[in-house]
Amino acid sequence: MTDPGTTMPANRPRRGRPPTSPLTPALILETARALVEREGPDALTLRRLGTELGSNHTAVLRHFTGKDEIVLGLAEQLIEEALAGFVPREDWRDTLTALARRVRTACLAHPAVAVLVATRVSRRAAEFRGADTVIGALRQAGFGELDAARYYRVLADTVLAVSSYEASVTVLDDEARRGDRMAWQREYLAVSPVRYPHLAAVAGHLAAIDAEDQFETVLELLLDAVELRALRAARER
Amino acid sequence: MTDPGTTMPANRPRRGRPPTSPLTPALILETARALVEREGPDALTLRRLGTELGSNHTAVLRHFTGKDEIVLGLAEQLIEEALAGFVPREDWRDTLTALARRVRTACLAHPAVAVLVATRVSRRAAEFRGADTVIGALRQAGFGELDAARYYRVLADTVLAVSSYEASVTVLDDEARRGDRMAWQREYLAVSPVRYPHLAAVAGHLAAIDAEDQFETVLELLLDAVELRALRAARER
DNA sequence: ACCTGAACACCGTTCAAGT
DNA sequence: ACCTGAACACCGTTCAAGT
Repeated sequence: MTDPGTTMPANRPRRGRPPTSPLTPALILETARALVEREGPDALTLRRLGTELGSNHTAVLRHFTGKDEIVLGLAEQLIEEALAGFVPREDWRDTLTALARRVRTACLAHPAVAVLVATRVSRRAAEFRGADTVIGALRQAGFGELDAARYYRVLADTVLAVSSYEASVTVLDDEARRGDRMAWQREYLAVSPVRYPHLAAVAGHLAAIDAEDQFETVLELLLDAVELRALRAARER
Repeated sequence: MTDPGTTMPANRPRRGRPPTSPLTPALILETARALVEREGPDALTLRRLGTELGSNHTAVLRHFTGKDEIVLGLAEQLIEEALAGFVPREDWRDTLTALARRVRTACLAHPAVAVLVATRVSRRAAEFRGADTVIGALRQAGFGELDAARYYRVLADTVLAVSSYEASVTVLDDEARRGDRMAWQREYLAVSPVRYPHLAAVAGHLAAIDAEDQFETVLELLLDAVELRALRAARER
């Protein structure tokens, strides 16, 4: 991408320019994200990041206390993108479905970032706005405070876990594409029908399963069951 | 710890003994697992492993092609432990519940191993026997081949994802216990009631949620919905 | 056959020195 | 105030040399 050329002619972050290096947290995060997306999670290195920014590899430590904080910044960026401009639907179930799809979409749009961040995210990055929306939807469904809290954590954790799990599989397929994925498909197809009769019987279907379909199924199962409990909870009051 | 001094005086793997170093894949894996459990995922280093085994840090490369293969070995060890001695129950739902609990228990018994392995696991480590059991249970429930394959992948992936997610939180809490977890609990309690009314209303309940309870809820929700579909599928045939 | 030791090309972080 | 450059204590992997 070329420099868009803003009205002020100064402030161009060309490679290897010490004179006026702008080096802001936002620029660092953006560069880090681009690097990770281009070359995978392992490419995020203070030294690589330094050359990418055209500065000394220790310069970023003036804006972040360490590499960990950069990863945390990427996590917030990801959640931010997932929630940007979201407005709750009328129906509570539509709200939860749309929100879950947004989380998955963001994770799959930047799978390497998602993998990097998955183990580091802790819940604070899940952001108050998302939590408030989910809990609001659950109370709208008819749950009391305690149940709303419980099912919020169940749904949020499961959607985050499943999304980053899927992202990690995507990254694996990308970087070690010597066929880890193809390997298990072939192995499953060649499985012994006498030792594993059930597996052998359905092996042909296994490879054909669509990832998006699978996510939708998880979501439907969870929300079907939650809806059932909501109706029961409403009836009991 | 001092040497216990077994009955057979030979064959004692004391620290730093080159003479007769047994150095088998099994010993390497066992040492690696102990190291990771003792000092966390980042402690698994060929050099650390070498000193732990009392040998040169490149010696293990005679038994594993690289560090990656060691991690894969740990993954298989973990799944192996989860499935060891398992026999299906009479009721298909009991079978699936017991199996899911075993996976979670194994992940929480060795959370650092689970984290290390989570992103590397690919599906081949999920083992044929576990797959066969799950698919068998689903067919017993009344599903056809295609649905049994679908729900197997949905359930297996979700349980694995949620279990390793929980393990990663455990490890985070352990190693960065400067209070990442406590931090978000305090932040949630201090949240603005006008901007996030729903969140503020239930914040008190959030911290009290039990992790085991949460896993059980995920499992119940999924299996409730699956059971419903099984009944529907059986009726249509 | 298996292991060692040196070497190579990397890491994150600290810190005195520059401007 | 912000950045540089050297230094420190680490990495995984390769490869000739030993036994």
